[in-house]
Amino acid sequence: MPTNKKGWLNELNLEQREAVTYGDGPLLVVAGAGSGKTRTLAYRVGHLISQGIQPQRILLLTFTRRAAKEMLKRAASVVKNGASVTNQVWGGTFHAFANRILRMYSQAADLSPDFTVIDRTDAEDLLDVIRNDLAFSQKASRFPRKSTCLAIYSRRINGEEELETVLKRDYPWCEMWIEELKALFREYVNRKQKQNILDYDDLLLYLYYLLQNDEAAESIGGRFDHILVDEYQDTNKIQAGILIGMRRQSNNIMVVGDDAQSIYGFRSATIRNMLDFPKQFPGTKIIALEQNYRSIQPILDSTNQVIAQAHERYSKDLWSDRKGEQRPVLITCVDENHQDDEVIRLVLEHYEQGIPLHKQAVLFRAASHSNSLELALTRKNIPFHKYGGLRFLEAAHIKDLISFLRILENPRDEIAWFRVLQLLNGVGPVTAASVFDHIQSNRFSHSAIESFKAPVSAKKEMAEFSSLLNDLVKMGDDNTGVQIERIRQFYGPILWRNYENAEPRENDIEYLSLLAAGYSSRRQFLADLILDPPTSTGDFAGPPIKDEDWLILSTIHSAKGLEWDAVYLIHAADGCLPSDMSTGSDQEIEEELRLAYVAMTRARDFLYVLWPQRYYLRPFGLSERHNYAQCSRFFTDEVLNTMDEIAVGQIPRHEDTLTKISSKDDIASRIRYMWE
DNA sequence: GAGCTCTGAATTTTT
DNA sequence: TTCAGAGCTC
Repeated sequence: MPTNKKGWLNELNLEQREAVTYGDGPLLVVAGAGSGKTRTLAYRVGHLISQGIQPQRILLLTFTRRAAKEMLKRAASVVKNGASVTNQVWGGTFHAFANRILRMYSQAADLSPDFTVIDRTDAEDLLDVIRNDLAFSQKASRFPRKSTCLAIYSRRINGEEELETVLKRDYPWCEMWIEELKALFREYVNRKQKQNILDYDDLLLYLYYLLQNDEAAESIGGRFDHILVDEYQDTNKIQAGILIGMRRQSNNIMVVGDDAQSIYGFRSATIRNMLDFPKQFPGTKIIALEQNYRSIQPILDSTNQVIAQAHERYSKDLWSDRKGEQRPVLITCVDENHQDDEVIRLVLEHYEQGIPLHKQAVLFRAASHSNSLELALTRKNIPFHKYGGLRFLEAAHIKDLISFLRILENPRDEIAWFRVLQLLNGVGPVTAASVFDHIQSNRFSHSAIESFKAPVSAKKEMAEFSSLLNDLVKMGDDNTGVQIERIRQFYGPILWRNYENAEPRENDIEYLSLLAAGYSSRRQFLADLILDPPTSTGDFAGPPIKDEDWLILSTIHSAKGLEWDAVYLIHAADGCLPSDMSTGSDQEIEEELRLAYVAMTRARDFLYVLWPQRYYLRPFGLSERHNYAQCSRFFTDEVLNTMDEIAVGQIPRHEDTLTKISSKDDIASRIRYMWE
């Protein structure tokens, strides 16, 4: 739809308009929370297109695919022919972009175009196998766990640092293992290459190295007249290197970020990228967006006080002309049950006042922090979607099913073969290994499985498996949905015999097959599943969703870039926020502070911060121990001066922290609470 | 060699 | 309460 250009430019303030209409050359936009960053990026895309730039020559890199979609949708509203044009823009995450380019340039990148991408758990399992092969796990003193190994490896790659440096600073207790780790990583790289698989880091790394080649850099970078990058504060060094590689001939690049919202340090993200940007791209124009359009001023008064505690800081305080009376509220609860009840009470109260559930969100530091609230919501029949935490993909049955597809896609994928083979009755690690050897010596032909001489106990299911593979190979690689149906026939009984709670798992697989039906290529389906997995538990709740309104529960990390009318930050207690796991260094604590800041700045009109004084500890069984918590250290007197404070439930006498109280005491007080 | 059972350990954030 | 690994039995 042709839109009046003047009309939409008038929606922008001076700085936003300057950024949107800026001409050629590098541009750094420092955009505070809620300062209209999405709108600015979206309209810049629209502006470029209306200036005659071809949409397929624009690259928009975002943090999630959801964000890219949202921006392109908004861009569509201001260009002629709308979505049909903006759909041609290259949009997505760095990883998804790398995946696409690497398949196009696979020869130059020294890859086979049918490579498969593995997720974190697969990468960990592969490391674990190698660790055992190299006999590191049997050494006298304990070798780092597989997840630690992967984290070290990943840091070394993404931070572009020497292994020695990484170990010394972040993993001093692993320093003694440096030689073993080197050998482990060497072999890890070896096996990945042999098996034609890439992990998340490889996607970036291969693209980075590909871009070191002048010809490739020219060809890839030459595809784009303009590159735009969102959330630049959460990119790491290798990602910055990729951008530099792509901008050799042209320096048309715009990055947008906010150093106060950098929360991905654990993934080697560094705000240095923002600070160094003008050096890396000489002639950079810097524009700051400081007017907040999201929150009412009383909320900003609080959040400004929170972020004022940061030692390293570059942007200024935010201001808003959205008036409003209600100050943020700090609610001290006796325990988690009170916290749940209070959240539910407030949510319903606001709902009655006209704020639908999906415009309200409960935020927390760790996915498990909402467990008890989820139970309470379910009891009260309040629908919700949860974002973040345990991924769909990591569930055992989903991995099983995907492994079948992976074998078809890439028969060199040893992890997938092992996983599938060991599902068969009578097949364990040893038989699985000899099957794989057999396949390998038959040039990875799927049909070779027929000629494998299986032990008697495994014969029956091996034969069935062989005919399954036969059928699947015949189907070709389009119609993934049909393939999954065929796999289900085979896998169904296995699912019921291997897992206790088969029914919900079957629903998940149903959902997976529904997802697959939307794809014409298996390769694309697999790649998307790994690079942009379903994020919300509500997405796969089995039968089609009946409720059209639901409450949002989300980890703070997954809430990035979003906003709601009412926000409830729960478990704002020391130990949860900041998390006990990340109070080791000042930098870590500072990142936790920014997390609190990100959470609070999601709120438009109402902000509640809740924390329970008492935690029940249930490490196992029904032990009734509990201990006392302190309110999060980030809520200093200066912050509290900008908030209202209330208490819920009966506040117990102030006793020593970490007191253990006998169960008798506890039951008595719980019974009393029933009447409050 | 497969597969069951028992024991012990563990609970951050994500492409 | 769930999950992974060690050890034991068939």
